[in-house]
Amino acid sequence: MATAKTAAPTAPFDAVDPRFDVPGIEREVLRFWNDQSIVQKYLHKNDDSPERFSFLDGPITANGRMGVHHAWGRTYKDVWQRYHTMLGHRQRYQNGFDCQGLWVEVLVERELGFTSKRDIERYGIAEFVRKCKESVFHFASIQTEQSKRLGYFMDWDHSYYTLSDENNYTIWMFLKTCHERGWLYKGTDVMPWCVRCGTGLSEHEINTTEYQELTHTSVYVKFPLLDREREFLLVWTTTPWTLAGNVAAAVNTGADPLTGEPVRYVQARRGEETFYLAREALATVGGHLQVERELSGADLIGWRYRGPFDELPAQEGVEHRVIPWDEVSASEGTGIVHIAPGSGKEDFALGRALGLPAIAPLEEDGRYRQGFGWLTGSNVLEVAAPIVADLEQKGLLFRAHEYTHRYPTCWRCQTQLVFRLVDEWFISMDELRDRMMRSAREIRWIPSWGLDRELDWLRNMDDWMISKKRYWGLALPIFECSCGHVEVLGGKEELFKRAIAGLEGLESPHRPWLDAVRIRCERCGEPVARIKDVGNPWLDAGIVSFSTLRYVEDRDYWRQWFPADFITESFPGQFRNWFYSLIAQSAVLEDTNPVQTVLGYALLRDINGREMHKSWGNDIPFDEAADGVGADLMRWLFCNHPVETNLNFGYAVLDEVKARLLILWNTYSFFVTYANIDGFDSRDRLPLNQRTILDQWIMARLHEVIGQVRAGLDGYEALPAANALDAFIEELSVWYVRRSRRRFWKSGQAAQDREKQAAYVTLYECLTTMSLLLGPFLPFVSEHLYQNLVRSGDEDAPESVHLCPYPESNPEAVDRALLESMAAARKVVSLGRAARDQAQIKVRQPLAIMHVAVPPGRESCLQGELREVVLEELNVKTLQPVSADTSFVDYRVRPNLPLVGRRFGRDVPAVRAALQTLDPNEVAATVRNGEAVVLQHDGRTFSLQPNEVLVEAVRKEGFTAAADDGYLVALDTTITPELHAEGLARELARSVNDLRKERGLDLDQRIVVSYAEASPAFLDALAGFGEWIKRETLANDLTQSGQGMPAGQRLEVDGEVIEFGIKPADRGGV
RNA sequence: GGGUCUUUAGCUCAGUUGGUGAGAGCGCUGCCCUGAUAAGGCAGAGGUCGGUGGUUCGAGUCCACCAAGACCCA
Repeated sequence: MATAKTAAPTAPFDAVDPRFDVPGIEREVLRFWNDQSIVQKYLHKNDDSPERFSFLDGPITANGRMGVHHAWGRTYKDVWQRYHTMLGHRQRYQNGFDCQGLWVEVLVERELGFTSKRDIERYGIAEFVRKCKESVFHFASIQTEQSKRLGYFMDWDHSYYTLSDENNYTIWMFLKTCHERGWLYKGTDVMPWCVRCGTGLSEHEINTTEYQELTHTSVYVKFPLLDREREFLLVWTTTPWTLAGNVAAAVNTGADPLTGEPVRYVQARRGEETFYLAREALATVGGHLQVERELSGADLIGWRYRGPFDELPAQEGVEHRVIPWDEVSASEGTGIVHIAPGSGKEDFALGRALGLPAIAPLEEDGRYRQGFGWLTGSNVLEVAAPIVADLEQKGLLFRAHEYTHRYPTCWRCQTQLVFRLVDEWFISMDELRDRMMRSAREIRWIPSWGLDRELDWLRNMDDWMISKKRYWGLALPIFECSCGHVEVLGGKEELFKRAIAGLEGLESPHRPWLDAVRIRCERCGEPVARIKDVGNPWLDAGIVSFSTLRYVEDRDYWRQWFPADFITESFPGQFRNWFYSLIAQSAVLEDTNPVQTVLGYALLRDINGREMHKSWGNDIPFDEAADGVGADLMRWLFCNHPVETNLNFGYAVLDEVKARLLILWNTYSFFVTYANIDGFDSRDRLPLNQRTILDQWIMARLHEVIGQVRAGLDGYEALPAANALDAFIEELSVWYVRRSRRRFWKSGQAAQDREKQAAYVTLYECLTTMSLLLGPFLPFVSEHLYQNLVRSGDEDAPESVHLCPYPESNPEAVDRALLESMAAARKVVSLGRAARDQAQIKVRQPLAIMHVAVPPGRESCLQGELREVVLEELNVKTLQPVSADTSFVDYRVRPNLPLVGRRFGRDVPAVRAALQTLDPNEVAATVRNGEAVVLQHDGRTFSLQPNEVLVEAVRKEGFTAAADDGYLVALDTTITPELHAEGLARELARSVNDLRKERGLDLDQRIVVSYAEASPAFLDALAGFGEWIKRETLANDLTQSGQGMPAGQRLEVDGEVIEFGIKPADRGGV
């Protein structure tokens, strides 16, 4: 116990709050960073460094508050940037905000109470666009503050915004390049369309999560055959609204694509009417049809029929025929498919191939256009019932029924999508696909299967639809003249050069201002306006590896930072979004990969694995988590989680995280407590070879850990790095400090006691190094540790842990032999504890002797200082290494299969059987002597080398022993009266110290212990170990009670009783 | 229907180039230790390693097929 308060100077370190209030620490650290401009100093620390690390931030959508799932990715972003800062690498630290697109429009529309595009037009596009900008800046500023709260160090004053002129004009350049290469084209296609938003959705936007279970009225419809009285084709559709655009009916003339079986058709009769349909469909169609004959699909080809809406003007001149299509399946519907090329994607492709007309029934807002008779003006989503009634009335309805299926909906407003014939702009994938796949292969994907996912997407990707009939977004710089000539402007300069009107009042390169611009057609000289469409928002995000790196205005700068070393985003979704657009744009502009390494992580879920939704009440807002439990705990959780596994996030999990870090905190608290009592000077040093074996061991571990952490981070793997740190935290506490404690308690000044000095110096080095190692992971807690441990005593040290260099591992300090010996010693200790448990003898009861066997080559763990460590931990007086043939041990032998298997192959069973027949103790002796073991089996002879036989000590029955892995510990359980007395002395000391703690006495408060009744055994203990007890309890005196001396505490051990009491000594002096 | 991934203890997950009795954390039970510790240690309960077949002397691990689930595509 430390006694030397008299010698202690003022306490060098601030006392540690044992509660480990993480949010409290974080608030303090944030204040410190702010007051001392630490972030600014961090951002410019490596300005002159020749080495650089190029991180590229995937822009966060600025349309709401940051959630805990954002914190996951931002933690990784911060970890690697901080790490590289500590490595001395120059960086850009640029955060990005994604600003343009429908999600912002929808937000503003909701805010203004709008329900359609007409509302926006009435309100004014300019004002609407200004509102969108406002909204983006609003949320960007909130997200910035939240990110700071996470401890994310970025150059927040220089974040990029995808709405910037720079970003938009760089995309122009990209589009112009596409145009020059002939990859940009206007196409007519049938696309998924949201009638509420009044715009098409690109392939990238149709996400299965937006598929919903919807119920639609589906109909079996009769198509009357021409020239065949009362005969009908029977078709089925779940979208009756498309019937008005019907131009053909398709049958399969070959094998069913689903079953592989040939599709057979039947002619079937009901009453006066005859129907044609697939044989397989008879059961599902119902209606008591009598089959009259079978026929093949080919028999039906070319038959003409009357369409269900032939009376409409739009149908005029259309000749309806039966056509072949190998995608027709008989297992759904009737095996005859209604084809409306203006209302279905596949229909359109088929129609184009066969030269069928495409009748487009819908306006942008989902109303039927002119030419559709009574339907004209009706909303497509509301016509199912009237159409059924109309068919019924025309005698064309066979049957209608409700049908539930998964159906796509708009990802923003949940309105169900329809398929609509549109003119949109596309980037052709024909020549780009290969380039992109090549580029994807150049990238290191973590996890590695990311590449397969990206390649799969690229293989199947259709041409990229980049236009959108909306307001807030990239103004596509496409000028299409009525003469048919198309020009694409490549940037601001070109815009100003070519514009002949409309530049005045250009607020930003957006609608509506650019809509007013006119250029002169190169071909016919007429003024030309821009097409009205805006761009796909992924163009905005994908260009950032050029736009933010000044590709246009400073190519040298761009070359320095491109390709980025590292990006990290959530995997699901980004394969077709950011990763896709990033790769696409760099494939077009430079035919190369935009990044070197992509780290992907999975999804964040609630504690039960469900998605988090505010409306489900299982949502944990970032601010709540940060202020409630602390950002560092979240960060540590993210770093300790495998990236490819979904993370079930919740307070219970964060409590576990805190429990792990609490071990570090307690170690720190322990250190500070005693360092303050002893007046430890942080400038003290002591060469490693003058320290104890425990010190040398933990230093070896420390350097091993530094190596592991660096290797993990260098490979963009946080988990192994965090695991190494976590393991060290635990070993430092439960083994190093536990076994070193008495050195910290020793009286006398540290400087005069080398062992004590060694303990302080070593623990100090471990804790300060940990503060640096943890810096990237736990920016707050590490800063707190650093400030109190390092800065408090060293004015010359860097001002913040985040301005320090990262620790370097000294390979020579990693003493492998020592690490192994200590592991062996700990194994022996573990078995010793198990043996004590088995014998029901507490550790406090000293024992005289233990017998220990260890595997060959591990004997060093029982020698020298390690032997003392083991004995002290197990409270045993002596240790007897067990040699061969001892009465405590039996041996078990078995073949060392990796070696034996390789050499003997199919003879392994024979070798094994032969080995079983020998006396294991004799085999063990043979092996120990380094001789070969000769085996006989079925008249064959095998010879095993010593290393091909594994020898294990096992306990013999009847001894208190525990064995495992070739280690064995046997205890001599004889307790002599002397040992008993010593045990009782320990019990008493422990009890007194409990009482000290209960009374809240200072750790260095001296006391007087008094005792009353005591059974004889306790009196023996007092007589034999009185001085020892006084030392252990910091007692000046140990007397019988009476004369105001307290008693009253009763201690009973195995029937022995003592009553005692304590009180503080009058003065601190000895 | 296709692609990628997952399936190991009540829960969350490790299991390295195939090597014999299958692990950790959390939770549960008992005991121990604890003068920093809301910590820690020892032991116990709890598993047909999704299923079937194959390769092999030997399969949680490799192969094939099947099943369930996740994400993506059609």
